[in-house]
Amino acid sequence: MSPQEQAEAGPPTPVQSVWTRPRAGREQPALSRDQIVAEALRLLDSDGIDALSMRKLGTRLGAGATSLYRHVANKDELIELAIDEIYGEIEIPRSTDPANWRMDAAHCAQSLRATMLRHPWIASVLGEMGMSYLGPNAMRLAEFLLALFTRAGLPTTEADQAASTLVAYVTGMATSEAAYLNVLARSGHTEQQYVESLWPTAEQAAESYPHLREGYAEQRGKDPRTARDENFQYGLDRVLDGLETRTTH
Amino acid sequence: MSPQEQAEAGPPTPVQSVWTRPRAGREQPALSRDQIVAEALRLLDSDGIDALSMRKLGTRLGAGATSLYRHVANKDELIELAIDEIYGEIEIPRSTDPANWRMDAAHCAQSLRATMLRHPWIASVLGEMGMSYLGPNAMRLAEFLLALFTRAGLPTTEADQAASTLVAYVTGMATSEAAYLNVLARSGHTEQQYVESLWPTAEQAAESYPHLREGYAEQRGKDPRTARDENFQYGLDRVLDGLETRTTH
DNA sequence: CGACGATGCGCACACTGTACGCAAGAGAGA
DNA sequence: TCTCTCTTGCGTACAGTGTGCGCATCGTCG
Repeated sequence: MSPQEQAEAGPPTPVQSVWTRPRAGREQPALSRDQIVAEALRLLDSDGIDALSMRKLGTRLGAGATSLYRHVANKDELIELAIDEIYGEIEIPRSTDPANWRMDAAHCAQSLRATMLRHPWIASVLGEMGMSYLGPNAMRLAEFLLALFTRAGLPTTEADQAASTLVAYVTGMATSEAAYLNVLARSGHTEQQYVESLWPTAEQAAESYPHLREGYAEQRGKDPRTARDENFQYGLDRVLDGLETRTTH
Repeated sequence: MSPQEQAEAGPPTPVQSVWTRPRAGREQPALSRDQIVAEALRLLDSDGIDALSMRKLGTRLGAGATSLYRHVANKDELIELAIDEIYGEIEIPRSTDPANWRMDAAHCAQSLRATMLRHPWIASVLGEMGMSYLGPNAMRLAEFLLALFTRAGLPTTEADQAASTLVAYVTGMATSEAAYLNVLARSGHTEQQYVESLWPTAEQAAESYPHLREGYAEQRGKDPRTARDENFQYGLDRVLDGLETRTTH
């Protein structure tokens, strides 16, 4: 402000007043990897995968976009961290009674689905992230399922296959649901409204497919949300039925 | 060419020689939606999802990037078309013998998996494309499975659930495999080499998980490709076992 | 005090999807 | 044959994207 300060700066260096010169001291809270991942998760959950850009994330943290790269190698790695963070939300029963294996597996499966549906953007990235299963939380889940099927009487190799089967079913189902929730969110309507507005298109597309038409008609009256829940439960029961034929209870 | 032509053009319009003036006649083969989708598929299959850009696709077709928008609403729609094109490759048995339902379903499931693994980029987009199941080829598959389970003795609603279950398992398994194939392709190694180079990392990550460690050790010697095939087959058999408990053969 | 490693950030580059408006062709009607 | 419309291609432009690089500044240690 004072003329003296400006005079001190002198011509050699470009004029810098107190206002243009960066303020002394670092007043932003320091960035940390955890903080970055947490904010990325908030952004992803509220606005979806397309809304996540390094610049926007930086702004939210009161930082420049490229500052994030001091804590995270690149955007893909950031997403992998976010994915594993989510895996940490999955409830893992701590029962060890082999007799309960089916209940425990079901509980775990349901929690996995619920977690994915709480963060539907995950469906958009599961197919590109090859290494996400190396994260600590993903491994925790894998270890639990492996132990569970081992206790249920399966040899190591088969326990691994059984766990893969269960996880494949749940992620397959939840991925398709999450994709649907993603476009639903973009539409801005409630699920009821959205389904209603989709009927004409769907019925026209199914015109020449008799079984599909009948299937649509059957689902017409139901609440879509509970229908999804029931469909998931049905398939889960069948998968567990199939696995049960191989266990020694 | 002739001086007269240039003279005729006159000063009002800017000077245009034969070299600057666009050549007469439209010599590029006209673009068509099918042609665009076909070329997009080639690009996707050879270089993956990240390689697909409108500019690159346009160049490949000897056209400008924005020309494509005359035939396709936007990039997402283009991808949806490509997806349904792929669904068309899935083999659908034309048997109608209810007694063969299990064989037919297995054949269809295997073909679905093989198709997805032939086009592994599909894993990256399945989670974002909510409407892909409205494409004609996707509906053809759905109709077939619905008919199959209906013939096997399930009521309409349950046949729908059974079909969803089967498809969820297959897509779940194939998505994770395809994701793996994607990073494998980016690595530039063979599957053997890649797996070998991954062992140390994986073993270190699994350090404190005894069951996982044992599972890894068990798989160590196997050929990864056939191991994947066997894992898929195992889960498929279990899912079909589960569904079989509900059919009237 | 001076040196150093860690951290934040501005700039720049190459690239993306796509809205817009112009121009040139084909086809139709006079 | 001339004109008028409709379709199609394309050049330009805009608002973004991820991220490599080098500089400025910090807290900390000697």
